[in-house]
Amino acid sequence: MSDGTLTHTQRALLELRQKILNGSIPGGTRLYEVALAEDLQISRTPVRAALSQLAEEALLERGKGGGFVVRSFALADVVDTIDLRGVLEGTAARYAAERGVSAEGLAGAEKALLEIDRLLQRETVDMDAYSALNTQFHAVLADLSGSITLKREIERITALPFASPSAFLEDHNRLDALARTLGAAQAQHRAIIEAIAGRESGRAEALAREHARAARRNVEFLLSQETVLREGLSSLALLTG
Amino acid sequence: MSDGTLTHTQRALLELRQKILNGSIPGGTRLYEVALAEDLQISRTPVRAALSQLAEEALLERGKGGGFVVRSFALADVVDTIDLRGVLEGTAARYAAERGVSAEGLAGAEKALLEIDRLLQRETVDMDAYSALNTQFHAVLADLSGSITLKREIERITALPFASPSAFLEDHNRLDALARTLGAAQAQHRAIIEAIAGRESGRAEALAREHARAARRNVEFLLSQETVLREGLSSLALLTG
DNA sequence: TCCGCCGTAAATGTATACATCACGTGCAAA
DNA sequence: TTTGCACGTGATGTATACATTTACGGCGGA
Repeated sequence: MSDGTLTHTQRALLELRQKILNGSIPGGTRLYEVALAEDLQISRTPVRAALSQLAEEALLERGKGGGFVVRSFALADVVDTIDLRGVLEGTAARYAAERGVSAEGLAGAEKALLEIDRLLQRETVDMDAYSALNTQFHAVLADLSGSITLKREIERITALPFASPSAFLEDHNRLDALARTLGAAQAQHRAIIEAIAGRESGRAEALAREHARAARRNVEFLLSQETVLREGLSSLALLTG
Repeated sequence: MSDGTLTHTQRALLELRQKILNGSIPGGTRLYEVALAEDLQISRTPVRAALSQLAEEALLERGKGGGFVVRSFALADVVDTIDLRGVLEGTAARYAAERGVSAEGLAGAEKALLEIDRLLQRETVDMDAYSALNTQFHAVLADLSGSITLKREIERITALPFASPSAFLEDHNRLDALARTLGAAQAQHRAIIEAIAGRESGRAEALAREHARAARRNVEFLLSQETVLREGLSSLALLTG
């Protein structure tokens, strides 16, 4: 199993997660073990295992008398969740500033910033690479907080596709606007780290909150476009309503 | 099953949760399905089901190659988690103030406050009843936020025994100090609702944060006592270190 | 001595048969 | 017509046998 093979549970987990995230299985749908087992050509046992893991990821919720239901996310939930990420990352930044960070921690953050800089200097930005670096920077920020509980909750929120710090980036169709967005985001990144290094806790918290707010504006802009243009928004495929 | 009977899964869930919370199974312990199944006199299937639910509750974490490990909570984690509850409840209070609450919502909060008042007027306070009402008030507050995501995260954090709004109340040994604590808490409750009703979002957020801070002080006080006096702290039984 | 291979044991992964529960449906009686 | 019960269907709950994986230790050879 250390080779390319996956366990049936893992395969079921991947397939079901994919189907939920891309909207193939809409919110509110009740998932039946037998049907899924037949569909995936496996027995009920690994299906159950996969379902319970998806419940841990907050993509499913347990129904009344057993069973699982796909969670519904309305537009308001998306906005609230992004704001919640801002609150949590703001708290992480504040903790980092208040409690102080190690030289290595700060160096890790600076390194991430420099790598993003290097990427943004290019003519055309490799969005996959940017997403990875951006996600990494946010992970470092959560680490700098020094709070395991907080880091875990940030990871949890961030696992939702529309609340990820790198959500919606590939959905941009106007490249000039995207370039400006990325440049502004990077400026905020740098300011947050600067505030942390300078022990300016209030500024660090406010900046991190505002940084998430930019992501929120991005969503609201994308959703304000014509219906046709919204079709391909991969991060929002699981929305209901 | 709607009668007094529980499924084996439910029984296993209750017993395991209890053992983790009271420290019978210390943090870091790996749980083996076969051993637990023999211990509980059931098969592995319901044991697995119970374990995955405990993982959802954040009491267990999944090990590397499958399997579950009891989560370890250090003192610093407890304090951080209580503060995080303050941050989240503060956000809930701020949202409620910013967005406004319905008349019914406000009435529900006032009703909870009055019931707590009535309880506190008595000579000796029924702590179980107080805990229930206090928990209910905090649930109402989370509701007033109008954010499903936020409410869910508050519920999640609050499910940890040491981060519950009613944690440590029964652990108090000095009754006069306890009475003062409860009175002060109720004053904060009232101020929070007053701020929400008056749309004072900044005040509402700060008050809710400070309200959790009082819980944090309470923990720190209890833990500063002699070792002998700390033995019975039921909410802290699962601490490691 | 050290490295690597193989075998064994103990763990999780999986399939399947059966038990039990929940809910709807239809019939019968008031 | 309405109410309530009985029953069937389809779902989850449970036990168990077997498969597969992994970790570890001993043994052999370099």
